[in-house]
Amino acid sequence: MAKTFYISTSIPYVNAAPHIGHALEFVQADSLARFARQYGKDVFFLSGTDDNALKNSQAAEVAGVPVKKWVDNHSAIFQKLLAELNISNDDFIRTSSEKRHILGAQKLWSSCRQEDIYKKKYSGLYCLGCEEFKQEKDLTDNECPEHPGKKLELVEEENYFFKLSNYQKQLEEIISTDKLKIIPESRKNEMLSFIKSGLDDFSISRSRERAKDWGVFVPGDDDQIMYVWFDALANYITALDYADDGEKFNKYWVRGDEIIHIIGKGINRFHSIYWPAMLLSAGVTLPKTIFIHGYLTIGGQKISKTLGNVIDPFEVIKKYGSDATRYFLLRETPSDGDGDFSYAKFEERYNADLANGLGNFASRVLTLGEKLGKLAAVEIDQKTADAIESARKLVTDRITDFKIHDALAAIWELISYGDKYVNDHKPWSADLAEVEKQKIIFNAAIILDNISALLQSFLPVAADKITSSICWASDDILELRKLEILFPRLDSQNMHGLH
RNA sequence: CGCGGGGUAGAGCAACGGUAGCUCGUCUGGCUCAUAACCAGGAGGCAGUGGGUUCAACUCCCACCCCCGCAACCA
Repeated sequence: MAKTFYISTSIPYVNAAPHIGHALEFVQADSLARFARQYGKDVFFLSGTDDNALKNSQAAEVAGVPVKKWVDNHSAIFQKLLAELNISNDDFIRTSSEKRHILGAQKLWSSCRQEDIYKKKYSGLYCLGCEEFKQEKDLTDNECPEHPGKKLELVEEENYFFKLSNYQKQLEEIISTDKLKIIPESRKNEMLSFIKSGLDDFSISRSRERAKDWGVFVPGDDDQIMYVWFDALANYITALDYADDGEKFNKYWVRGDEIIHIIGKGINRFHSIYWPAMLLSAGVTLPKTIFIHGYLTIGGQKISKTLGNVIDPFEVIKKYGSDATRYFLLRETPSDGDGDFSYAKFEERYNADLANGLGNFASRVLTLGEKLGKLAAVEIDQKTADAIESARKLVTDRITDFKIHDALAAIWELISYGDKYVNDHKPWSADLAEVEKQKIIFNAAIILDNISALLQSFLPVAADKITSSICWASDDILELRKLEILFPRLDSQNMHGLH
């Protein structure tokens, strides 16, 4: 039986439209999922939206739109982005309005050990304007900076708490022994030192009033709504029909061979500490791997609505295409670190790697091939065979290590080898016999075919086009067909202008 | 205060106790099949600063300086 491979993106909250940073995570997860499929694994790839976050209701209110309508609209935009980026997710879960999720989240809650969930009175200064509790340090002159003049109220509320402290030792053991792999290492160390500094219990509910009736009810207590993280994290199993102990849940999670969450660095703590603790308490299998990617800056600056430097991924896709967008995000950003987006860098990469590199190589090989007509299969040069083999191995190794950017670099080395091969052998030369030319082009075609196969997980559209223009007319006759320009070179006319 | 990351050719990055490499850009030559693409070669770095250890440091140690995160919008 094929090994199972479960991978999830985080579920973003939908208080606003997605920006380019969301696209990064989707594309990374997608290439890992596609790669696993290509290697015959039984893949389940999940994405979704966190509809229940308080920020959603706040945003809806500011816009004067009912929450449900707001989250419906915005969740749809995220789904549209997935489609435009060619993300191959098998399912998409929404934490509101989906029975499987609501029942599942409640089941998870109820399954937690009784002694891990307790009620505690909490009192704090509540800002009616922000509708949230404020810490002393957040205040200026005892007033909320956002709502000066509005009096803060001392609110006392009873909430449920999760006894995280019960799991301190266990979590430390699981993480330090890599039973739960946290990648990269620096993120693992971060979590270990966080654990060592002592784990505080955390609130897992809020009053219905404060949550404005939006969210998942705490089972058996209609006055309380689950803290959004309890609810949101549960999506990873509720989507698999955890509520019904469904087949998918058993196959991909309980008996799953690989279970990966891919997330941004800002939510590592929730995934590496809270989530495993909740699962331990509920007696549910843990995920195996948490992969943490970095953040994107825009021209060296943090993404910020205030600065107005948010990049709309739809615009990028529209201008350069989905493959180019995927390529830039995957190649320019070290997959386990931060990256930077700018149109200047984007276009530089585009021209150098996609137009001049991949596109041009495909074009020259296919054009030469079409002119020659049928190509008889011949033995591949040893050097060429080695180059292909080495590229394959490098790509596999690097993907296994979550080094997506390095995997792509290995593919481009093969492209470069191909260019050199063609240059060195000069298949256009008049001195060469037809048979010789055919041999050379056949070798080049095999290189191209392998490049295309390796690109499948990363640039699916281009890879399909290349593959479909390399055809076996019979077992030992290859025919190449010229291809439209894959990535038109950008010149000053159609460059982005302002860099 | 503190914590974490970082300061290496024009830009982005890498490696290593003992000739400092890669990609992009740039210059020159070659080629002309290909998207003015491709191939080859060159120029370009006193390695943030100051000390120390060592036969030898960019690489180890110490001090200092600077940048970026760790408060908000924000993955």
